[in-house]
Parts: sequence; C-alpha cells; structure tokens
Amino acid sequence: MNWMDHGNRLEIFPPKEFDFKECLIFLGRSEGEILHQIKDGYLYKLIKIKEELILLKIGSEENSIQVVFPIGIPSETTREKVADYIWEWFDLDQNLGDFYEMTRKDAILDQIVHTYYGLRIICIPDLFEALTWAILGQQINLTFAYTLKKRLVEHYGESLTYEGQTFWLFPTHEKIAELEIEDLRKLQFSTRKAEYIIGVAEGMTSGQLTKEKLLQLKEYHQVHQSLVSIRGIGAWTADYVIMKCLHNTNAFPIADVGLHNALKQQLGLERKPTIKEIEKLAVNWKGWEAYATFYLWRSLYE
DNA sequence: ATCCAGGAACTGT
DNA sequence: ACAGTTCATGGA
Repeated sequence: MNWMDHGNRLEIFPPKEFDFKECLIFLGRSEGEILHQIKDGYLYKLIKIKEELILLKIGSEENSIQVVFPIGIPSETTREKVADYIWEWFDLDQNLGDFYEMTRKDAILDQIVHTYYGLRIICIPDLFEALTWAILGQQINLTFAYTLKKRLVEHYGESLTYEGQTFWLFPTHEKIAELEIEDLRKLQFSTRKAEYIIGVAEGMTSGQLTKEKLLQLKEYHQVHQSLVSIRGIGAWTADYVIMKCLHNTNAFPIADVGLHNALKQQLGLERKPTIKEIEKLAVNWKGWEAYATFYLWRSLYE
C-alpha cells in the first residue's frame, strides 16, 4: 500500500493501471444505489470504523486518490484504516498489468480493456453486504434488486445527514439476524430471499461464517465449497462473493446472465452462448476470470 | 400480456 | 449425476 497521511486529508497512490474516472462510471451505474453518492466528480461514502461514523469525500488528482473528511478529522490510527479501506474497495492490490498482458492475445477482451483501461473491480469489503447483495440479485432484474437493497438499508441501516444529504451504512449482520421472515416479507422480499439473508446473518453473528476464515483457506475450491454449503448460496453467488469481497481473481460466475449477454453482444451471436462455449472462450483467461467477467459486465452499459 | 431477470432448492429419475 | 419444476416479483 502506497499512501501519505497529511493529517486532514489522505493521498493514496494507486498502481499505474488505475483510472478513478472509470471506477466512478461503474459506481454511478444505478440511480437506485444508496450506499454511495457521486457529485461533481467526487465520490461520497459513509463508513464505520470502531463505532465511529466517517464520511469520506473522494476525488482524484493526476497520480493519486485524494480523501478528505467533510465532517471531522478522525484520529491517526483511524485515518490509516480509511486508507486500508480505500485500497481494498478499489482492489488496488491486484497487478492489472498481468491481466492486460493476457488480454493482448484475447480476441474478445483486447478491445474492451483498451476502452475501459484502469477500471478495477469495485469491491464489497463487508462480507455480509456482499452475500446479501448477491442473494438479492438472484433471479430478479437489477432495478428491483436495488429497490430491495434500498428498503433493507433504510429500515435497518445507520445513517448520517450532512448538508441535507443522507448517507447510509449497510445494516449489520447482528441487526438482521434478529429479524423474522415476515419483517423482510413486508419489504417485498420473497420468502426464500428472506430466509437466505437471515440465515446468512445468523451464521455470521454466531461466528461460524467469517471473512477471515474464508480468507485463510488456501485452495479456491475450499472457499467455494464452504460458501456453497450454506443454504441460499449456489455456485453463482459463491463466485460473485469471492470476486467482490475476497479479491480472488480466479472467481468465475460462468452461469451469469449478464456475462452471457455481454458475450452474445461482443461476438455478434443470435443467441446467448452455452456454458461449454464460454468455457472454451475462457481458456485464455486462466487466473483472471473475475476481471474478464467484470470488464464484460462493464461493456453492457453504454 | 408475455418474457425474463447478475439463481437456488427441491423433486424425481 | 442430471433434468425438470417451483419459488416470486417487478421491469421492459
């Protein structure tokens, strides 16, 4: 991690394969998003570090990400954690140079990575949020998934209002673990989604399911297996979470509808490709399937 | 209206 | 192992 603490602001120096504006475009993809806001080229996000709510205003300079604190300056140790958070959120530990090296020889990705150069997987560092968001997205259109997330956050999340704008935190698993199915049914969650999400919340609150434990597992299939063993988490959700929360670039949600649509479009097909066809296309992507998928998703909007 | 959505569990073979 | 069915609701 490469950054400087200037006391009242942070300056973070990302690797060269990074473009803040590309990341902002991804972050701004939905009107329904409630967990961050974008205004005048700045990204605002509320986070919580050790019981302290911290509003971040994030912008970019030529070679750095600038973070300021509109409400109050946190302590030095907290500022360090903020820098950690930003580094993790934008997946800055990955060496995208290796990914781009691979895509030079790839008929599908070569053009795409050129167009969106510097885009990184925007992560969901909170495991509970990542799992819940994936479950919400199962088999419903994304617009409605955002609506459900908004309702969940506004009912059970913490918030802070600054200059007339309200900023939200995703609810904690402790809070959701206390709910009954009917509580979420009222928000128009299906019984299944309600069961799955409360179940995950209970698993995390009991300490059985933690991000740390998952990160300790050495083999990809071990992580995948332990996630899939949880009710409501299938292969797609496991891969999505491994990609968005656990930073493993081997993750490949191969059954994803968005991926299929992107490939259909890129290849000019009449129909969506089959799983077997995708497996063949993806042979070159070994080790970078998550980024290949993410860039293909990006190619879908605009 | 009709189809489908960033699937998963369940059931039957 | 594998295929078909059910769940559930809104968006386009």
